[in-house]
Amino acid sequence: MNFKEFEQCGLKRSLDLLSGKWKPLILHHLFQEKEIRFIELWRKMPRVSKKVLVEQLQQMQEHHIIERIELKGFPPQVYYRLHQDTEPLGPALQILDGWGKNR
Amino acid sequence: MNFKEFEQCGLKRSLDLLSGKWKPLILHHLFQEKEIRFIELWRKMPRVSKKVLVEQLQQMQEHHIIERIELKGFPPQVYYRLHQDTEPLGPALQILDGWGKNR
DNA sequence: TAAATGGGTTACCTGAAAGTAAACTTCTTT
DNA sequence: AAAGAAGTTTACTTTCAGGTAACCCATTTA
Repeated sequence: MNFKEFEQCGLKRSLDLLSGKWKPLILHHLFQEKEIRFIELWRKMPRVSKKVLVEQLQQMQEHHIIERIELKGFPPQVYYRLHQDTEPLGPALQILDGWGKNR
Repeated sequence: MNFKEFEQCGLKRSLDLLSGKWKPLILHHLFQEKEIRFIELWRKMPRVSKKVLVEQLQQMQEHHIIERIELKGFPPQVYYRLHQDTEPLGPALQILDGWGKNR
């Protein structure tokens, strides 16, 4: 295998995009709740700083894994939801979730 | 979500175990070839040092993702193959591989 | 008027993962 | 006896994801 093939390995790419300290949990919540407010999400993960949570969310947006919806008004309201492209992952993530519980 | 729930998230656990700089590629090869010799695997990933490859393989053994088979004789022959527990991941990893190719 | 709110920034720090380079061991081949 | 092969190991360095703590902004409410 050469470097090109390395770069093209879809599995590598997927796992890179989905892993990270908090991304699996974010996914977990978004698959459950469809749409969630920033502050709610933050409260569900008490051990993350806002900064880190924001970073993870921004990266996931860039990679089209989630969408950010900002509503006018006060106090600010920002919702996050899964990007449409991420839906096909549902079955895969469910298998992984089950598998991960037994170790 | 409390910390306990965080620790119990199967998806998080799975992704932790499967990701890493070289693990997805190792999986990729083992799903293709069933059984592969250390040196062969190493040659297919020219940009890893042996040390790092050994480390990744050892971790994957500890986590029962792969098995190590050592044959008597000289030169040493060590084969790696998927652990039986890993087989149910096949479909999930295939979905991820496909998904990852489009980004 | 000052405190609280939601959704972030800014600046700086740290530890663990991964990298490099070399050596080790045991046997075979030349 | 010298060199090479397979599979590690050892010692040291580098990188960067994630961590902490404090601050910003515009409004509302007490």
